[in-house]
Amino acid sequence: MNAPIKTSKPIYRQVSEALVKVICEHCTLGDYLPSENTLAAQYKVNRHTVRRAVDDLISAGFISRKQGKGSQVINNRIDYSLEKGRFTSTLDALGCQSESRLLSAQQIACPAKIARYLNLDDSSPVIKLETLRFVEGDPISLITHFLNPGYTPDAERLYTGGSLHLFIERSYQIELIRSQALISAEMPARDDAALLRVSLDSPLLKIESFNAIKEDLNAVVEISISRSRSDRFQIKVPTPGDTHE
Amino acid sequence: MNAPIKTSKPIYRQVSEALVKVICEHCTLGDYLPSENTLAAQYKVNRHTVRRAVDDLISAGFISRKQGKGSQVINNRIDYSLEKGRFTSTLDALGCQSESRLLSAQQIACPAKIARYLNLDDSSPVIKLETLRFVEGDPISLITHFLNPGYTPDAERLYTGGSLHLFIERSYQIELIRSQALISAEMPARDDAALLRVSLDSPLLKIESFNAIKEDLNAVVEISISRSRSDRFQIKVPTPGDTHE
DNA sequence: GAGTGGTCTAGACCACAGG
DNA sequence: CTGTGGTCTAGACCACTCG
Repeated sequence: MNAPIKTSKPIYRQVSEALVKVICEHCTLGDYLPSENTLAAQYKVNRHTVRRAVDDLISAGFISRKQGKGSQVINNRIDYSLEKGRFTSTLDALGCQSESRLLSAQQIACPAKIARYLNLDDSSPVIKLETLRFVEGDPISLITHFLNPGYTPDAERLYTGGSLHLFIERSYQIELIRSQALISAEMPARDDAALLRVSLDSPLLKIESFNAIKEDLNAVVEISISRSRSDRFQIKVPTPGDTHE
Repeated sequence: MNAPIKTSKPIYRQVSEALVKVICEHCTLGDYLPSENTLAAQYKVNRHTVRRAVDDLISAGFISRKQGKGSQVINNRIDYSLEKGRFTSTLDALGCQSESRLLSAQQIACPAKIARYLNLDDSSPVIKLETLRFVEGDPISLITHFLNPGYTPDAERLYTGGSLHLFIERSYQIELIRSQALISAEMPARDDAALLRVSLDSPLLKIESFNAIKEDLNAVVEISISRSRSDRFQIKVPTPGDTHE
């Protein structure tokens, strides 16, 4: 059960892929697509199917659709837009140089909540890694990683420390990007408090990151759940348009 | 058989809002929604209209939908998204209205920490506003705003509620953009806990936003310090390229 | 098998942009 | 006005999950 399964693609997907090709090769920014009726006739499908395809292009950031006007190409460079979303580890993004210690690595039955996002069945095996990150000798973040073993078999044995995403890239030729992150706050569990050397009264910042294959954002390979000391750690959100390259 | 609606909102929106209400009030994580056919019958709309509503809940992160199983509630918190320099609520995206109540408005001597960022002298006058934001009738965020009176004279008298940034834009012809935000976690003060109706053991998510003139990011006009209930509020960092309008 | 979501078609009408 | 996208309905069939 480790190979991604493919049946025949839905029509709307074939249409959206055809449109991407057209956009990349024949469109410049600001061009309008043919109307939905035209496209429907052209591809010999229903207008709703065309709309469904364009929906995807919109959520991918290629197209802007305006009632009464048309659908406009606002981005025609796939590689560029995907590269912008390339994965940067949370702490790296925060500019922390940190040391990381592997606490545990095992294969367990997948918790239901995780299974949903990794597209696994409840209780099917999943790889769970626990790492602790230090900054200047102090424990700052406790991170639980869940890996889909279909993509990263044996990772619980092969990974020994260092950048997990670098390890995945090198060992499995999978390039990950963050598809989404959620930030919240919660109180520490007793064990976590001990590891992070904080009191039970001190809240933690929690970041859940969903990391997917660059080429297919729906293929979530890894989920990381980090809990970080709020007394030593905060998240900085730069001005939009800031570049860190 | 069709009853064309003159209502301002599309039906699928009305349905999605109804569902949000149900989810927030009656669902715990992992619950399943009624089937699409059931919902269609219940709301007396077509199944496709229900699907369109659920599509929105999925893209807002509330729901996970699985073929053959059903639609499961995976999040019953309100996500705030870091997009385009603003914090946008998932509920805004769904068209739900959130209400904001002005608690106090006064001019005070500027605290040193604030003065630095607003380019003011210590103890020179600064406008301080306290607002409480409600979603679905529940208090979610408590926000303290500090305004540089050089840019927004008399704001403590003129502002009476609603969107502060809209007020500033209209009254002073100043368009604000977030130049930076810092996210952390902390325990509530006693008064804040009471206003937010949470216990003293429940951590808050704190966001400090520095809002500057669009054309001159060094001209910080407003600093807002929000404390939000972590049981109902989380921050969503979207995939680069996501657009939800 | 029954029930769920996933896709596709067909046709209708509404709301908006622009000549 | 025409043409565009936006919404809604109706019915069909497929693919998946579970008992």
